[in-house]
Amino acid sequence: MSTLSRTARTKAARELTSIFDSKLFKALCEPARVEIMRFLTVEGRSDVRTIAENFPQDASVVSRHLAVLHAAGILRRCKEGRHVFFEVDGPKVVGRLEDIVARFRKLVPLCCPGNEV
Amino acid sequence: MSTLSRTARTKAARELTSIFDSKLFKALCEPARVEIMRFLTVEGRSDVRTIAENFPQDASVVSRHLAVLHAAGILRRCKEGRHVFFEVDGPKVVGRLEDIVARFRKLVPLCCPGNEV
DNA sequence: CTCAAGGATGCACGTATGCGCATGAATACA
DNA sequence: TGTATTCATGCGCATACGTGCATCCTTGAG
Repeated sequence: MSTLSRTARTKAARELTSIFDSKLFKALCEPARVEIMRFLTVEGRSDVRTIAENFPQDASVVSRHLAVLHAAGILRRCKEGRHVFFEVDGPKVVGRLEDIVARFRKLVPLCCPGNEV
Repeated sequence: MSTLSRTARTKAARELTSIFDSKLFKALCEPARVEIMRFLTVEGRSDVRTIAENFPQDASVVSRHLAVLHAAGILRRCKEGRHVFFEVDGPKVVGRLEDIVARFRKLVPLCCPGNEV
């Protein structure tokens, strides 16, 4: 175990919940949503109809997936007239993933003493 | 858009599926499993019974969650007599998260030209 | 002003999954 | 060798969620 006290370890580990219990992970769990991300990566900024035309699911389903990805901070949304355009916010996602890694790395000495990676 | 051809972008973006469609993310989606990770981080290597005693769920449920975390490569499992001990494989998780970030960062120039983070 | 198009939302359905209970397999102890 | 303990697994139940259909709201076109 670590040389830290139990209370210190408990306090530090409490951060695990805020690290992993995020909408980011839940959004990326669904394969259909990852496919939508892939489409937007290839095609770039696109409106809902264009995206939906490239998927077997109903347009309403795609609309819901886009809403989830947007709520998770993965996509940027821009309404222009009747059209709603979405695009992947790459730098933001990279930043959040880096933050997750950095925060989790600090907890490794707790769970795995002698492995301060 | 990128200066790469469509086929080149399509090929590169195909990696998104292998990056995010992993058991790692699915395992970390469930709050109960994250809580088990947190417990193991604080308490260190523990057997199933000890872990289950600290959670409201039935011991069988905890056993299943541990199996999922183990299958995802998050926990290390060690059987000693009747007892089965689990511990967080911190360095391994950090390595996989870093790999995810590194691979996704390479895709940012595709989805967000001019933002090579 | 009327109407069509894009997108979001309510509803119902099927599947997936977390959950608890009961049971079975493996192992230590008397 | 018989019994108790530890853990895993089969089963049924309840909830969450992805999906499709129908509908409503907003907005541009005529």
